[in-house]
Amino acid sequence: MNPKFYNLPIEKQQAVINAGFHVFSQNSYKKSPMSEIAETAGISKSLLFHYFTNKKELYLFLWDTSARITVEEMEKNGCYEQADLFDSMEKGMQVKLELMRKYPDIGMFSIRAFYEKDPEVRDEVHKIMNHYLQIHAAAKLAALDPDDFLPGIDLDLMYREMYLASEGYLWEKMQSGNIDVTEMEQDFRKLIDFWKAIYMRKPKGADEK
Amino acid sequence: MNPKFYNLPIEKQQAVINAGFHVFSQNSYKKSPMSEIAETAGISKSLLFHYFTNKKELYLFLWDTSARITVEEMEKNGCYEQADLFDSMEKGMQVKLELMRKYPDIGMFSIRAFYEKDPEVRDEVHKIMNHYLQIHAAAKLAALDPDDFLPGIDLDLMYREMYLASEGYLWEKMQSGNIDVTEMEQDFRKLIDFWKAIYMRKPKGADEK
DNA sequence: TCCTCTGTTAACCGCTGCGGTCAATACAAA
DNA sequence: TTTGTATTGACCGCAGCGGTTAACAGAGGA
Repeated sequence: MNPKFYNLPIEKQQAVINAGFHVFSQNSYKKSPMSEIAETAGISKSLLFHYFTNKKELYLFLWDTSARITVEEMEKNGCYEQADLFDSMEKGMQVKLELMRKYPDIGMFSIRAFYEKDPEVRDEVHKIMNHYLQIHAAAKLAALDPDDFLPGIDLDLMYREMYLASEGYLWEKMQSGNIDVTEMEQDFRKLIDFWKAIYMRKPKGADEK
Repeated sequence: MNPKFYNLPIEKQQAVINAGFHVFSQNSYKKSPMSEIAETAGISKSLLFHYFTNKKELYLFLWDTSARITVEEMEKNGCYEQADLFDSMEKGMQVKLELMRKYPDIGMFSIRAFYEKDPEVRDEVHKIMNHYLQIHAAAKLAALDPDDFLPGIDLDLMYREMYLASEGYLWEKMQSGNIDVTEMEQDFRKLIDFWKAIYMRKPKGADEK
């Protein structure tokens, strides 16, 4: 890619990146036109080709960028260091949502890229992913103390169920298109509180109305 | 559409329908080629155009079919008559899953059609949907007895959380592509049991290990 | 004033793939 | 052999694709 891309004002860079995220998140790789990305970003197609030699390069640049940004932001906010499960989930979700304020389609783009099957990019997508993944192979969920939770509860199922609900929520929001991060934050906070109240071991004789 | 379509052997009809569900569930309306649908169904493009005069007609036929089939199947299995919430959820999900055994992409197709923005089909999609929707405006969730559940639990949130988890699960499975309905049924049964064990009012002095 | 350098674009090119048509098949029944 | 029907390959005009290129706009220096 052309390093002059970084000389652009940051807003313009982000406009291009977001345009890429958006178009590639709506269509498969093959059916995502460069012209549409350029138009969405507010620049000409020629200029887009001036910064990225071809479509494949732009795509892989975006994929790398999304992964890099996510890991960076997670580290910066100490998401990999939380002891409490709910804190960890909340922190992680907060970071993701905060990210989506700057890059509304980064989540959906990542998911589609992860499952992209086009042979032109498939292999390299996985190569890049593994590069970022090996940094944080999280076996940390195994280190939960069952005494903190409802007696007899299946911790694996509990975690999976929370994960699924989060995914379902995100997915539902993304489908509708109008993303309000603040509202999502509130919704998610409510969900976490709900889980906390239900799943955690009750202190003896606590509040029951 | 050409009524001779119904003279086809049922497997062939279903092949066409499933091919349509599949292609339209992967791409937007505009970017779903008729040729790909024909090829997936194992017939020639010409024949497809022989049964459906144009793309729009095929699309709306599929949309109507998916809605009709779903409502029919729900009614046939008494999904709209369950008293217990969990039974109702389980029954409904079972029907959906059973449907997906016959029409693997019907779920994803419905979702995409619901959010389709192309002006060529948008209005009529909503018209058809409302036609089927008004039959079953479900206000029945309001009729829950709080005494059946954990004291103080927020029933709305509980229901929403279960709904989200189901959506998230379906969405996750659909992304990966390889759909095993039997496995999904087991997974979902587990989730329901999990919810039941957690959310329902405990009988006094019941099993705690 | 002219030149140069950089960022930017409109116009273009060859090609693919689209929605849709149609004349020609294969083939069963009469 | 004829007739009617299910089915297709080849075709058409066109839109839109990835990518190229020659030209333009404008700021700065001589």
